[in-house]
Amino acid sequence: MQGQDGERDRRGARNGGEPQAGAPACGSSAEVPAGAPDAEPRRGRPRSAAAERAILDAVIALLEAGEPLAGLSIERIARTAGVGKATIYRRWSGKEELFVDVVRDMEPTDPPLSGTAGLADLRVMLESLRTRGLAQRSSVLLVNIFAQMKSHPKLWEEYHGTVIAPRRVAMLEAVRRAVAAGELRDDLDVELIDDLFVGPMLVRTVHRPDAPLPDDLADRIITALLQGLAPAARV
Amino acid sequence: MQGQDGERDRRGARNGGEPQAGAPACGSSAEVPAGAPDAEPRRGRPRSAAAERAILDAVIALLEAGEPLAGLSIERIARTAGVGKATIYRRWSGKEELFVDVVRDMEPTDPPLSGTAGLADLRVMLESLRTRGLAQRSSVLLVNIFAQMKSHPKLWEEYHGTVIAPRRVAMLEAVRRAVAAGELRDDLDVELIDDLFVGPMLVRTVHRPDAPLPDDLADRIITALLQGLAPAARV
Amino acid sequence: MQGQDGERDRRGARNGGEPQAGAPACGSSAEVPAGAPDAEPRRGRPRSAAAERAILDAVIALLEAGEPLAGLSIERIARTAGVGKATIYRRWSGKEELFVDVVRDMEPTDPPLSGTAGLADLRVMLESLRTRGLAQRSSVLLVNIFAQMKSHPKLWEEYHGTVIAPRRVAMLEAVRRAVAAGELRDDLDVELIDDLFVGPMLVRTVHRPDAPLPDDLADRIITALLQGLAPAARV
Amino acid sequence: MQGQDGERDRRGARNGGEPQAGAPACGSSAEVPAGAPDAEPRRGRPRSAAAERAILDAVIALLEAGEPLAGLSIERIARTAGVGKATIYRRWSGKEELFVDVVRDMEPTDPPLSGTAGLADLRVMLESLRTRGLAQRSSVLLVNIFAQMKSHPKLWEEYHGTVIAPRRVAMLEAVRRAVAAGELRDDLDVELIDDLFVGPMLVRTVHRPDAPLPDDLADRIITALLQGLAPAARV
DNA sequence: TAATAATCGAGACGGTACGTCGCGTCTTCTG
DNA sequence: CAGAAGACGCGACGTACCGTCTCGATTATTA
Repeated sequence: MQGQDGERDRRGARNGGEPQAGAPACGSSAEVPAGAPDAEPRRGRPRSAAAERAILDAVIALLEAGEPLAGLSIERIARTAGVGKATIYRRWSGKEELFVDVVRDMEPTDPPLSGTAGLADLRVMLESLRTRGLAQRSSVLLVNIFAQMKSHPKLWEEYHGTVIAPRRVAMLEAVRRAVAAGELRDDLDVELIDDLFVGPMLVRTVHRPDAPLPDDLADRIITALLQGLAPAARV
Repeated sequence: MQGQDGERDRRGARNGGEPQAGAPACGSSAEVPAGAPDAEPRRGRPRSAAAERAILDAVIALLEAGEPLAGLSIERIARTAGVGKATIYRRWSGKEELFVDVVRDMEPTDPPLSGTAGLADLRVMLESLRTRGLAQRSSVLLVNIFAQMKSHPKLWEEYHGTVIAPRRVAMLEAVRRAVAAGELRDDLDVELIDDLFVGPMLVRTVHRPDAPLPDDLADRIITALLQGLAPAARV
Repeated sequence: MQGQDGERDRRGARNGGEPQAGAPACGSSAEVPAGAPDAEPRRGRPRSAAAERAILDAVIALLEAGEPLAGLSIERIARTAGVGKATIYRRWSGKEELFVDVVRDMEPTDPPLSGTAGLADLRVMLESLRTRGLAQRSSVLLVNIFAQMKSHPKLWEEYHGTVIAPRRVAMLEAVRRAVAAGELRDDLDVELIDDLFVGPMLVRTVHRPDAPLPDDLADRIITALLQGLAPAARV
Repeated sequence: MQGQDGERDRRGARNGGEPQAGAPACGSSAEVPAGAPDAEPRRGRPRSAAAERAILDAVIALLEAGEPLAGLSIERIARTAGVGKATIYRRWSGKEELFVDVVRDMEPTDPPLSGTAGLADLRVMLESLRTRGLAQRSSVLLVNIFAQMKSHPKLWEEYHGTVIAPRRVAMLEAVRRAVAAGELRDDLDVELIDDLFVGPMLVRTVHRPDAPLPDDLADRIITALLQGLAPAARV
């Protein structure tokens, strides 16, 4: 009617006004406000970074306490965080948007750095995927939150766009480098190659949560792919 | 579960496992459980099969109308179906159980028949997966219902057990046949081989809903896998 | 949006479905359903008379406990009555409508019966007004609830129409009878006469809540009015 | 009352009664409270009279726009006035106190001057009451604000004490003068006489807002009261 | 033919949560 | 210091559903 959206943030504004003295300062990377030179001054009392952390922590705490996540209500989160509901709605437009940030908040930060050329990077990435899978399945939290996200198309798309897609781009790049370096055949669609590498790992980490993820899984996949599955004929 | 279960059905217990080929007659005729000869006669007015269909149809109609599924409430379903809420709760213990049946109700019924030996079956199955993927992404309904299912562990497990697992078993069997027939190397873990085949297809159908699913995708995957990705082969 | 008013009652329907066995049966007069011959059957579970009483009693209890009435929230009333909020909203569209019924519920039922002719009835009515005033000012409850009502125009109008206006009509009738019987001058507007009688009493009961209301007040007013205020000249 | 009262004003102590004719310049210039010469210096930026007027005007504007007054929130008033909420709370401790000042702000300032002796003054006062009644009922604003005040005991008491009571005192004085001058009987309680005069007028202006208030109403009341209602007089 | 019993649509029931609004206080920056 | 702005914890608003519980009215089977 009249409000509809009073300048809602929905993440990204966490940087808005660098942690004012007294706030617990959660992140690690220090972002210089110089990056946004001509932004409007943002009048009024600034949002409390403490409240923000309290909210995220409340969600995490509840999930770790074994809550089924579908059982998390904004009301309960607010109560647990010792925060008004409005303080949540001021930042996120709903449960799902909040959950994205919770996930972002606990992301293993970043994939390992990659070299400049070759198959080695592919192995690193595959291995990272495996590790991630192990971590994820060990945490009730992540299992649930991922499931929840997948059930919300918009949510998933956002997560996909910000987290998954970049990884895929990096992966494709590595494949191209490997092809260029003569480590892989050059008569195949790079996208197909990419899928051949990633697919098997994904099947195990995502689709069969009970499947083993042995230490040498990445190696075994790569070796098998390079050798091919055809029998003696190849010898 | 939650109180006094007044002889609840829950579907599935009704028809155990055998695929009730086609809908079991949606008219009004009362079907005698001839399969269970000496069951107690079930006195009183029998449940209306019409009501049952109306409920399932209501869910499907709502989903097809673009409802986000999370937005489906028992109340709305009942209202849409022109049915009392109790009539739903008499059959299913909750939304999720109902959804399982809805999915069951629209499953493409069965995977294509499989031959008796070899790599050919693998190709058939892969192709079936692809087709299924095409169908699924063309239907808002299936996309949603799958997402929802994944977000509900119990649901997903049931679906997995009834639908996915059997397929995987069949797949593994085919792999073993292929190995035995000398069509595939015999020095690799069959599970790994299976993942190498299924993974790439799954990546495209499930994880990248925008990815193309060309007609020859199954072939290309199989060929690439057999040949191997090492460039030497080309020399 | 879609509901807006699902057949709300707002009093009067209390009779709707005579107290079903087991309900505490609050009223006293037994109403025969034969009076409403062709009413629609009112399907579904009937409203609980017990809940209704619990709500009214909760309001009364809270008010008697010294609550400032402005401090009564639907939420609190529901909690006190052990009732869902919806159960209140199903019957009344808001706090004010509820309050009207609370007042109705505690009305001293009815003014005393009136004879058929004369000044005597006027005296009876005036005396009733005085008594009512005494009762009202002795009850924190009534003081508050009246104040609240006056602050809600629509409310007050309803109360005025159902309770006050009829009294005034009766009063006017009595005045006319008195005039016809030669007890009062016949060259004055009856409305004016009525105001001359009622006004002084009202000033004391309503406008000056601290003013004394001696036993003989009605008599003194009547006597003074009949005699006139002019001094010796009249003798 | 509710915490640490940081030198709150509450209006009325500031300008007592004198009407600050017109709005005292709504610009930005800080006006020195030259009117109160020897008050403590009040360091820092002085309160803006412009803000004060803006607030009062906002309330009046909203009321004139047909707002139900119960629907007036401090937030809305502040928004309408283009003022911070704190600026309101710095002056008044709550909605009601503000409303008192709004009423004071629009009082017809003063009752008409009264002579020194007799029944004539009574007539003047009664006539003033009538005029006031006409004005009040012509203004949605006054109707509402009065209703609201009556519903708030503390408010009403304040208004009563400052506005109503003095009038009654003056009235009683006039009655005494009339009795002393032999214009009225001397064997009656002056309070009763007062009520006999005021009551009928009050009934019409306050209790029956639809009742006519003809020009000669005061006269007719006085005449009837003096003559008395007994028919014998007529013979 | 009647009695018994489970079903049906409808809707009320005590609850929980929704997302919004207002309260009165606080915290920032600008004059 | 006072000003606008707006975030804060809190609590109530009126609505939607939850899963259960009556209602009167159907339909079957059993006596």
